[in-house]
Amino acid sequence: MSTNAGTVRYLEIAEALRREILSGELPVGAHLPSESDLAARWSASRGTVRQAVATLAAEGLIGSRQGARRIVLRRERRHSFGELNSFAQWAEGLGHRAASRFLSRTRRPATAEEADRLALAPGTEILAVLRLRLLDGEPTMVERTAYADWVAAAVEAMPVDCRSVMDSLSEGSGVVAHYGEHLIDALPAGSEDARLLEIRRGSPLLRQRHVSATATGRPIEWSDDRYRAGSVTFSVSNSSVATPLERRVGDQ
Amino acid sequence: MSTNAGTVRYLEIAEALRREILSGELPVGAHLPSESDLAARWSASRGTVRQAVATLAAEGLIGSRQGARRIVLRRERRHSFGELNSFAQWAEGLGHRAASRFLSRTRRPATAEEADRLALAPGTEILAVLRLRLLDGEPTMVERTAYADWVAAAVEAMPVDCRSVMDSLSEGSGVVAHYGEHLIDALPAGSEDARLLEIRRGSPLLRQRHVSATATGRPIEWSDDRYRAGSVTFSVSNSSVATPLERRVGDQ
DNA sequence: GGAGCCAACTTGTTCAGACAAGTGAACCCA
DNA sequence: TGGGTTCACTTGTCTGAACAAGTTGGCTCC
Repeated sequence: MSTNAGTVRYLEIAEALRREILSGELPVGAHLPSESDLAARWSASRGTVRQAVATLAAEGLIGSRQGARRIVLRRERRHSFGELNSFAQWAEGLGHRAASRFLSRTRRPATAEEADRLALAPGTEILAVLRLRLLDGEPTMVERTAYADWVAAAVEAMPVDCRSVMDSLSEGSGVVAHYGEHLIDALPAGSEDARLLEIRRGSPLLRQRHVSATATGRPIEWSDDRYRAGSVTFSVSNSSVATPLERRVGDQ
Repeated sequence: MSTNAGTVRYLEIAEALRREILSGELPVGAHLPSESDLAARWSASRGTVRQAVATLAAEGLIGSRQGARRIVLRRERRHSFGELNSFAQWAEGLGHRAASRFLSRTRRPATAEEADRLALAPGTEILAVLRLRLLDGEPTMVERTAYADWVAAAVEAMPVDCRSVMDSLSEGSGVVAHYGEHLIDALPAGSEDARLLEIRRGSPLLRQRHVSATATGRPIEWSDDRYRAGSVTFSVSNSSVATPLERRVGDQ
């Protein structure tokens, strides 16, 4: 996105407005200039301006109703897709030190759920990885990931203290994640969780299960990440026109 | 949305495509017809078709890359904003029985955080509500909500077993929620939580704190909802062009 | 002063056309 | 057979125009 912000007109306009909101020049509750104002100011068509404000609306920064001027809703930047999918990238963007270790990497046939999530034939051999993540030296998250067969070799070849598997996959094999789906719930720590995170068995954990897929929709990994309670919070904003979040009945 | 699906062209097209995906007629991984195909088939302009597919992309149902045909990513409906904001509406949409009781309703000055979240002057009197929610007769969620002063009277007047505060507010006072922000984390059950949910103290809870606001961005309520572990899962999908989910460092 | 109406303004929807940029498959050539 | 090139196709970006629909503030009238 930032690479195009200088050449693509609507991203340029969106970035300028975003800066005004983040800087406080357009405070929360303020009205944005009208579309025709912006169109004149940037000498762009109204369609291009609408695309710019639609971008900000999708980020949850502004809201709109037919007939009334757009208003500023929040004043917080949203993290990028890469930062959500990469623990290391996210932590470093916030100025924290991130470290991690592969505790085990073994090949085994996929379970029924893994095969389903990874869109593989039942019993296909996947790479199962157990990994401990540290934030500023503190054990923060236990990650259990199943990598699809076609990336298994690349992941096996990575060093034990590899900072970001997704970054390495992207650089080494050109495999880039474009889509993700996340399931978030809470559960008590099992004995392995407790030992690794240095907490008592049964302590609350925040679990984020997610599948990452390429631009063609091919699943890359299916992961079960368990965070120590209090270490992270997930945040999502929605509106009557865009509801990215969904609540489901228990699904263990 | 469904009210306009018959009259607004792009929603009509989006709804038809959504049905084809949900029914499996367009299976996961399949290519959508090209924009010009769809435009011809519906005798609409390409712009209108693009708005239709943008709707589905925002729902996470389809993905797209420049130059290549769009592909089907998932086959699940996304729930509406109302269903996310209203526990009762959500449960009933899934065929579950929802019940609830006000355990207490008291007026008191807002705490610093409540005043901030509700955009009120510090110390403004709010209505603090404690509520227990049952799903199919099982105690499932404890809700602690602070209602802004300007809706307090309406909420106080509601019956003790009111099914949905937001629905009643909408019908009685014309106050409708348009925007929401949600913070999701895990924490151990306190003694009050444990007693109400009939679990042991320290058991894992999934917490969803959220603020709801009107179409003009005016906050209505700030709520702390605690779900028994295993009873619900939150789900969110994202892509490199749209990232509604954000991860934050601990924030108790 | 208060209720209701109206007109200017603003966002929502739709159209038709144009060019840029990326994809994928057929094709050719070594 | 393998590798590169070309080309039709598809999505991305942008324009200018028109009308529909909802909001807001000011005005009139009582």
